[in-house]
Order: sequence, then structure tokens, then C-alpha cells
Amino acid sequence: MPNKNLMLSRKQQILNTAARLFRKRGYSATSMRDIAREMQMEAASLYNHINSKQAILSELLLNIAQSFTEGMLDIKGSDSSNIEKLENLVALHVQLTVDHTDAISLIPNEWVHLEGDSIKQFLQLRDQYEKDFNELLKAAVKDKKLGDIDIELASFSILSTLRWLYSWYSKNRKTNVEKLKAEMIRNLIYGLK
Amino acid sequence: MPNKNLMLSRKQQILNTAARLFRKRGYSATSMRDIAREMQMEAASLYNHINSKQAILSELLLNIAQSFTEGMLDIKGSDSSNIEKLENLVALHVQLTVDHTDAISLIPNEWVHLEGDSIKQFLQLRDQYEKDFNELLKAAVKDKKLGDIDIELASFSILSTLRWLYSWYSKNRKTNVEKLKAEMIRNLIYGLK
DNA sequence: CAATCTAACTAACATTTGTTAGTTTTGTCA
DNA sequence: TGACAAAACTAACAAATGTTAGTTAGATTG
Repeated sequence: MPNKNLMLSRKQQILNTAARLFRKRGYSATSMRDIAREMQMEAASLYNHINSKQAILSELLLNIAQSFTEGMLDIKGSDSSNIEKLENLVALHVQLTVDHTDAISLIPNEWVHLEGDSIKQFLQLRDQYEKDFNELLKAAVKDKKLGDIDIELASFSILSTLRWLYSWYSKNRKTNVEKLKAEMIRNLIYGLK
Repeated sequence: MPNKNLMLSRKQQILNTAARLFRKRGYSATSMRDIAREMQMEAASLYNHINSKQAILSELLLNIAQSFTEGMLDIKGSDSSNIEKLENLVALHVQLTVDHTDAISLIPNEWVHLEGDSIKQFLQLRDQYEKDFNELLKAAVKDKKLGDIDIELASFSILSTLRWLYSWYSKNRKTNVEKLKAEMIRNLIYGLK
């Protein structure tokens, strides 16, 4: 049997390399030849592993968006309190940022280069996530666990910081992950009290 | 005398159009022909007013960075208290965001496409600004006007939100600007108390 | 009117782009 | 060892890119 794992692993290498370059220069300014050079191969050879440049971006973004959605579903469905759920969400962001720094960096801007169904799916996942996040914030306020804040503005503020966390993390890689989670929770959630 | 103002104004129209398109699709994915089409002219005609695509980006980014730097110098040099200076800085961000929404949207990402001296100048302005901002935060903590926060993390968190404010503002243009300033100050500065 | 200048135009250029087709190398298993 | 599949290669393509050169229309000034 042909070694299918090796093939997938090669594909994953390409995805990782592409994520790194997309992050550095953006999707449009990164050519297939750039990716190939980094992989020490010819551009045409990439097509033995992936279908198109667009498919690379789409796979990167939909995978990471899926991870957020799954994390949200887990946390929402757990029997923690609302404020604990918020804490867990912040921790989720930190963990995914640490594990997938490059791919996550594409979320704020590069999704605009998705096409067709991919962009629809991505935006649907993103919007649902933000809606769920707002609901939890609202619930925590109702529980009197948070002050009487402007939900929309607080949500925007928290998610802005979490979206940019990848750049903070890149400059402070030594930071202990659990400590970072705790600090972000204190800053973003309990800063609101 | 030839009407030099008309020429400048035409150039400014191009800069504004470019800013809008760069924001929408990014610098690299926006072609000179895209800008020209939006201006209802041919791509070659753009060169009667600007020197290069790169010069457009550089002018947009350095202008807006200059505005931040000037605002910072004004505020630093004023005789307000440190905490008032921080408030004024938040207000400055809101004001510039409202006045130059498109150009400001380029700050987080598109600066990577600057070249040569432009990128050096831009990064120098940005780094100095962040340094000044941190200093003010530190001073306010020393004044006991803020809790004993992690300066680096708080600074990162505030600036992340302010950097993304343009996207919030685009979706809430009806918001009264003075009210928005007050809300952001309350949320970002006094959320830290 | 003649001269001048702005700002548009057309045509073309050398590069770079994503991608395809067809071929060769490489490694694995019967 | 020979067969087969995975994964690399070379060559080429049509389209799009930023930019230059040279020209022309239209307004303004002497």
C-alpha cells in the first residue's frame, strides 16, 4: 500500500509553509513559486499535493475557524458557570494561538481573499462565534458576575485583543502558556468588573 | 498660473480611492488598473499625479503615522495629568479613526509592503509611539491612578482595540463621536482601575 | 489668436503569475 | 528484480502586472 501518511505529511508541510509566508507578506503577495522555493521544490510540484493556491488558503482558514467553533460548542455545552465559560474561551484563544500562530494570524485580514463557498462558510462560522460570545457576555452580566457594561463594545474590545494575541505571542514566546492564559483572563474578563 | 490646487486635489482623490481599495483587498491585490477604473481613467494617466504604486502606499501610511506622532507630541507636551493624557490619547485615536478610516485601516497589516526608507521611517514612528504610550501608562500607575497592572499587557490590549476601532466604526457610523470617545475611555482606561 | 500646461489618452514593454501537460526520478513492496 | 505509485522535474501557456513613451484634447494665459 502506498504510504498515504507520508503524502498527507508533505501536504501539511506545504500548508505550514504557506501559512508562514501568507502571514509575512499576505496571500496575494505570496506566489506559488515563493512557497515552492521555501519547500526546495518547483512550483509545479506543489500541485501533486494541493489543488490550487486558493485551496491552501481555504484549508488553512476553514480548519482554524472550525477549531474555534468546536471549542465554542464544547464550552457552551459544558456545565460550567457563564463566567467560567468566558474564562475557558479566553484560554481557548490562547491555546489555539500558541498551537497555530501562523494560521491564526490570517483570520483578521486574509479571509477577504477566499472565494465562492469558502468565504461564505468562513463568515458564517465567524459570525456565529461572535454571536455566541456576545450571548455568554450578556449571561454573565445577568448573573451579576460582570459590571453593567456595553456588551457590544466589551465584546469588540476583548475579541480585538484576542485576535492580535498572535503578534504578542510571537514576540514573547518564552511566556509560560498557562500563565499567559491566567493573565489574559484577569486582564480581559476581570478588568471588566 | 496653472491651478496647482486642482492638481493636488486630483492627487488627493487618487490617494483616497487607493486607500479605500487597499483596505478592501489589500495593497498587493489592488492593481493600478483597479484604482484607475474607480477613478474612471486609464492606469497610465495615474502617473500624471503620482510617481508609483509604492509611493501611494508610502504617502498614505507616513501621513497617518505622522498624525499620530504629532498628536502624541501635543499631548505629551501639555500640562494635563498623566491619566488625562491617556484619555486624550484614546480620544485622538477615535478622532483620527473617524477622519481617516480607510488610511488607518492600513496600519495593522499593509505597512509590510513598504520598501526602502519608507518602511524604516514608518516603523520608527510606530515604535516611538508605542514607547511613549507605555511610558504614560507607567506614569499613571505610579500616580496611583491605575491599578498595579502589567504595563506591557495592558498597553498591548488597549492598542489592539484601538487599532481595530476602524472596523467597529465602519459598522456603527451613526455613533456620536464624542460619545464614542467617552465610551472608549471608560472601557479602555477605567476598565483598568 | 498663439503659446503653454494639465491631464487625459493609446500602445507597448518586460516580468510575474497560477496552472497544465507530459516526463523522469525515487522509493516500496510482491 | 520488476512493477507500481508517489512525487519530483522541465517546458510552456495565457493573463495580469507596474510602468514608460509618445500623443492629444481642453482649458488658461500672454
